[in-house]
Amino acid sequence: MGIKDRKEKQKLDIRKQILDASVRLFVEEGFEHVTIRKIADIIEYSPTTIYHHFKDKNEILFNLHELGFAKFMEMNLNLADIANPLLRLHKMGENYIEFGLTHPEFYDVMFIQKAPMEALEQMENCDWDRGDAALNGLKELIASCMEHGYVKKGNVEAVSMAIWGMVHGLVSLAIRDRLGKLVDKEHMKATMHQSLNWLMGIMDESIRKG
Amino acid sequence: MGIKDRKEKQKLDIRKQILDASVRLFVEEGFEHVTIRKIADIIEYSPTTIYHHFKDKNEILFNLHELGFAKFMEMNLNLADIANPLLRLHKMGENYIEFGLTHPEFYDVMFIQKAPMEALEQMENCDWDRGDAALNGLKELIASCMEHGYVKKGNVEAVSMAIWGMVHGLVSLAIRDRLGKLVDKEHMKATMHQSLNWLMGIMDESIRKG
DNA sequence: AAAATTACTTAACAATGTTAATTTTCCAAA
DNA sequence: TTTGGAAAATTAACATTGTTAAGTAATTTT
Repeated sequence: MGIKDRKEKQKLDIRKQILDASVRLFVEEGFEHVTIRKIADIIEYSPTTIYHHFKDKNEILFNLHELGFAKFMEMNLNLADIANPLLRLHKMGENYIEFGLTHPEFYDVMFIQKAPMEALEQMENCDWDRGDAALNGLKELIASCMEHGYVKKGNVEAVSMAIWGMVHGLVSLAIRDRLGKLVDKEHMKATMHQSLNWLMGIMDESIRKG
Repeated sequence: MGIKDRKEKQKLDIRKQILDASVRLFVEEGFEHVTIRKIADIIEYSPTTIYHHFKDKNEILFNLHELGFAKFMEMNLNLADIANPLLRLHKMGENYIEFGLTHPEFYDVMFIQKAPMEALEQMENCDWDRGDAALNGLKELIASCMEHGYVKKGNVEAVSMAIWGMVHGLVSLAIRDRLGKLVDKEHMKATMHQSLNWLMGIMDESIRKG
């Protein structure tokens, strides 16, 4: 059945073309310019064709979200060198901030936009695997910090959420234009890192208390 | 000039009607159901009329954002009782979380949606007064904590942003459906408060260190 | 009463996501 | 080779959205 194989390949190829076009629009023109019709223009098919490969637009945006996570994991390769779990945690936070400010559009679709989560809800596996993996990585790291006496033992989940919350809060405030209006834009990034530094500092101090 | 007065009153009245209608749609049906045409239906004028009272839709959404801040300040009246600045800070954080989870639509338009900030950019006074006031309140409180030895002296701005970042991060992750998929929904709110507790705890411990 | 200003509406434009109905394409069997 | 049928792709529309130019109606001023 060589014909069927070829047909399947063609189908996968169109699917890939659609995703490639959506990424191109996303990167070059931004989230709101990723429209069905523009994608159709690029791949030189009618808009309806897209609906033969994807249930709806959310499914395409979900893919951009996945791509963002791949990019993010790439950025975190530099963590491998760092043995000390607390320093590792610190670097992870810095990477997070750096990623958010360097790729705000990707960050947006990964952690702010509703569309990808709506796509998730329609899928067979409703789990948010990417978020799950990321949060689990953070949890393990914090558990390791506690094991080795770098962080006071306690509720790993609450501590993880606290730290994730802080970096996400800073990045998302920046991305959605809430920070630039309040702090000097020149030093915004520096201040964000100082906020993280402060947290790491008091974590460290708190365990060496009397 | 009684006639001019009456006309101005009528004009203000329509303006008020538009805002009332937008609030009604916003509260009863949610952000995305606040459309020019639905507002026009409610006030029984043509859609175009709305543009004689507001530059564009963003300006209307900006008003919802302002209303949200009013609601938030109302919720913070319970802070007046608390003399101890650290306890006050803690309560403020709890209020913030509570507000975000109780009024997610308002929180969204206050701190996540881009529209209100786009409206701001078109205004004569481009300052984000509400955010400014809120952040300044936080800064003063933290400065007071430092003064009275409840928090280690340091960069007030960085510490303020860290704390705001954390609570905003938690709330915005919850609102945009990133938390419910990762932690037990039953205990989500409890965990958020535990995260805040943890931060307050290590802040306290860090100043009583050796 | 006529002129001029103000208030308001009609009708449209240019997008958007999505879908029903139709046509085209292509492979397999007669 | 012709024909039948399935698969792929398109056309054309629907129902929305925000926004605006042009025109009408009402009201105030002269």
